[in-house]
Amino acid sequence: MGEVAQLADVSPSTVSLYLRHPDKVSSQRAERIQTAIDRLGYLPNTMAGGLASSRSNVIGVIVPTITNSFFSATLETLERHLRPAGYQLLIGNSEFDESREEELVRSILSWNPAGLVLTGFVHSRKSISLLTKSDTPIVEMWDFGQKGLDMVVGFSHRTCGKLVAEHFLAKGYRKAAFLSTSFQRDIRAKERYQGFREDMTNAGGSVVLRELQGRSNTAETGDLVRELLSDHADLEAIFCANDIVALGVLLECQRQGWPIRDRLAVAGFGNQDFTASTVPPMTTVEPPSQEIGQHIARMLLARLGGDLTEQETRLDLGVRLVAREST
Amino acid sequence: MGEVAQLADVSPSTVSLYLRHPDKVSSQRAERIQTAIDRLGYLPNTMAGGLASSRSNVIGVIVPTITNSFFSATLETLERHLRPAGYQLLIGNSEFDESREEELVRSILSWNPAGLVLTGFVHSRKSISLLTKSDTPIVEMWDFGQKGLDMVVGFSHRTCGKLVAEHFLAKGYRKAAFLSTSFQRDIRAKERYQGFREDMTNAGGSVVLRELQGRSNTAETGDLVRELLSDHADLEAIFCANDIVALGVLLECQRQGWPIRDRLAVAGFGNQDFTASTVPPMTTVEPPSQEIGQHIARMLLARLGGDLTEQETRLDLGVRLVAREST
DNA sequence: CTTGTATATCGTAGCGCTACGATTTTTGAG
DNA sequence: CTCAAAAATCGTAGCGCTACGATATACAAG
Repeated sequence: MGEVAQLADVSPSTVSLYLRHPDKVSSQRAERIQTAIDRLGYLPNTMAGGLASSRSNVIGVIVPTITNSFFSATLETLERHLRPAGYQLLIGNSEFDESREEELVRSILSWNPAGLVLTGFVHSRKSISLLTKSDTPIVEMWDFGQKGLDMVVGFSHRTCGKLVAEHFLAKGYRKAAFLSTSFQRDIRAKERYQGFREDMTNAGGSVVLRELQGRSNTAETGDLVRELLSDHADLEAIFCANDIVALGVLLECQRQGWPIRDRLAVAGFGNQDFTASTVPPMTTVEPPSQEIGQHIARMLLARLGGDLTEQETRLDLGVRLVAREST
Repeated sequence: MGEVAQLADVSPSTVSLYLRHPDKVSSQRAERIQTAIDRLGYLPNTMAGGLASSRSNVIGVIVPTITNSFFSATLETLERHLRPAGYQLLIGNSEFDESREEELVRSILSWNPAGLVLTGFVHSRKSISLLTKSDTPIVEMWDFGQKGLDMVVGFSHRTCGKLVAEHFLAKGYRKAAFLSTSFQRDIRAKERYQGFREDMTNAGGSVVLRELQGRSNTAETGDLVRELLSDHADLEAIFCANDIVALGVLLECQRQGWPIRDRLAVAGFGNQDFTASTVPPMTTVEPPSQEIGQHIARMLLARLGGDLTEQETRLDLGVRLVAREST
């Protein structure tokens, strides 16, 4: 920065001022400074700036995994809205592990971030204490229904399960199964199961649960479907933890020659692009992946801008049932 | 840090020393310092540290989009290998736009990163000049065959295209099509097309090209397949730019009652999980998504550790054809 | 009990920038 | 042309930490 100042024949303060508040510098010098910056290829040192101003343009986000279209869509939207406002996302993968999350919380907090976005409500004791001690704005996303640490943006997975139960019941399905990725990995799938099960059993139906070993896997799904149908020959419908698992069910039925809907109805979760094109088109639930990112950005920006009119801190975005021909 | 020093009754220097080189501090004081840190919930300020030591633990990564299982797998692997070494990933989405990439390069370079990972060889003039001016180690990934700016880790998409051509020809397919997402979005798909086309035509075959409007979309894929088959009734096989598009083709064929392989053979790219379970199981190409991340981490770490034995800067990881029953 | 050497601790300067008050220049009314 | 107020510019003091040389302490050998 010193070099730029020298070349533009102004003081370093003026260069800093120009960078921070360009309109506070006379147009004549502004031009000289910009020329010098371009000539020298000068890039301000973000760390020095952050240290001096003791606030940073970093916003941390912790997701269980980015290899998951749900979270990556949210992440992408978040970035799209936050970067233009000058913020930089710091993304961490907790890999569904509380202690890794804690490590990430430490690591991100040590950047003195302007905000921190977490996935879900489950955090280690220590994480919570670190989080509450710091006065960083916190957002918990992709769930709804608990108190939360600060702001909450998501939807209720229980309600989502109930929505599908309602749909199944309306279609006349009583004997159902929930086919899920491991609950340990995805606690939110468990919440959907609970809501689903509650309403199905309350209406006199039944729900069998099957969990995959790990992440979505269509081959393992096929095995589980065959096993399920041989154990419960009267099964009428399966609600899957996500669209990939539901695709696995559809494909297994095709392989076995079981007609979808007549022999077995299938619903997914995610409303991924391909669900509209399966044979038959798949019934699924659309989570507000992008909206979550959008609203988090809005709320965070309002909070950081000191906008006091924005008092809202908890947002339930809900889900939408996309009824197609597989149920 | 001052507080910690006071509570532990040592000087701030010793606290810093303990944090940086714990073994250089007597065990007695080490313990006192750790206790003080825990009691106060102290987190070192990364920016101050980075500024003072004038090196940072940041490694920037620019990908076109993280909503893509290829890049997100690489990203996840990269993080898994780099975080334990104390590095923090700074991820940016260029959204397939050269000028956005340039913005990201600026923004990341201003963090004075320890390394920068870019996707592909195509960068704006200005980006290249910024990149060469800085002495940050650079890695260009997910492609191979050009000189590159510094290190290169990926594979040749041309060769990949040739590999599929060879497979098609061996199976007796001569009249082929390449069904792609927009080349503007994915220049690497274009390279695969070129390699594929070259070897198909050299062997007396033909290749028709069709591009989707934007990102993979199974519905649009279906339309394109019907159009393709009505324009070219003698078409024998389609090589798709990715597995989702290939799934779209498979599903359209199912819908139309066209037997896969007898009427039309299909190959994808990605070897995503579900490809093994489609009906019939899909032939596809497996790119080294994880290996790319792994080797970048290794090479970067070697470079940053000043390991001079590690002289390798260009790595072709190749691809693997996964021949299944759709071809 | 020296003395030399290794080990542990500390003080100070400075990383590159911003905030803020001090100083200088510009502007426009009288 | 004068002078006060406004606008533009500048100087200085840190932000929280690390590096490094200076100092203090421990330890072993003579």
